[in-house]
Amino acid sequence: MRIATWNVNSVRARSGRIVDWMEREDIDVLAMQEIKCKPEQFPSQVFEDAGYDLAIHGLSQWNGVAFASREPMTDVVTSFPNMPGFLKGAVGPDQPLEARALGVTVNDLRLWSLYVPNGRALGDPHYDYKLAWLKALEAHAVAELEAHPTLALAMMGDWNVAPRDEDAGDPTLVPGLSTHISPPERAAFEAFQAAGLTDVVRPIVPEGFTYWDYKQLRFPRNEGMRIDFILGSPAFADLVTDASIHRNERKGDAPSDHVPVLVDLDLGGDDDDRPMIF
DNA sequence: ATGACATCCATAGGATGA
Repeated sequence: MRIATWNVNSVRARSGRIVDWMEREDIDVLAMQEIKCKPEQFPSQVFEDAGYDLAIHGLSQWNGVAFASREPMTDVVTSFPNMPGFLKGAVGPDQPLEARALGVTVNDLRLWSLYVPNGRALGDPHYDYKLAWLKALEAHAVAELEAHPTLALAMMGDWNVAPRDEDAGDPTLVPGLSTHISPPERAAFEAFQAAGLTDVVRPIVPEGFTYWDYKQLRFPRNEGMRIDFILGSPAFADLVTDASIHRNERKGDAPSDHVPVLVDLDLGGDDDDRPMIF
């Protein structure tokens, strides 16, 4: 089984490109972020014609997360417990939840498509929101694994954190000034390790970015960032047989500024692509 | 460089992005 995550930066602007890649790569489940539309605006037919069911959570032109899956999805939720909201100029409980989290169960795998808040600038209210959002998500991961220690849980998406210095290849990032690389953001990300969720891609693909800004020839110069991750519980990590970052999807006509990140899982059935031995 | 590039919406300039 092949599971991927991709910040598509508008599903309407590149639905054909997304589905072409899914068919070419034999993707079973894709977690999308930044779909930038409401469910009724989603190009559902393109995905359904290719054999995918959809779970969509979008509230406006901003944010938005979705799953496309060949297998049925159950237990669909559009937030995690105590997820904070945000609205510029508003405070406390007046801040509505944004469309940044979607949880589904597929083949007994618990999967999340996550679009972590950007943070905008150190000291900005959006930065505090980002840290609070990650803290609440981590608390949910802890609670899930305490209740179900053998659960195959994956939290995947655009984390908007470059955990290591080598993940921050964009020269506009300045230590002490920029979001994505600040110690509190990195600590919030690393806390998921302590919670039992590890990066299942990095051990297999140690190098490479997942995002390059559209501006300033960042992609040709390879001045990008590694901010899209698949974090898995021990039971999920045990299933992983391979992983890849699909850098070629940043090329060509009208690409997203992010590329897909993919894991291969061995679920033990005969529905995988291992050679049959008689 | 108040930029650059791309997406969306009250289709023109603003908000957002990382």
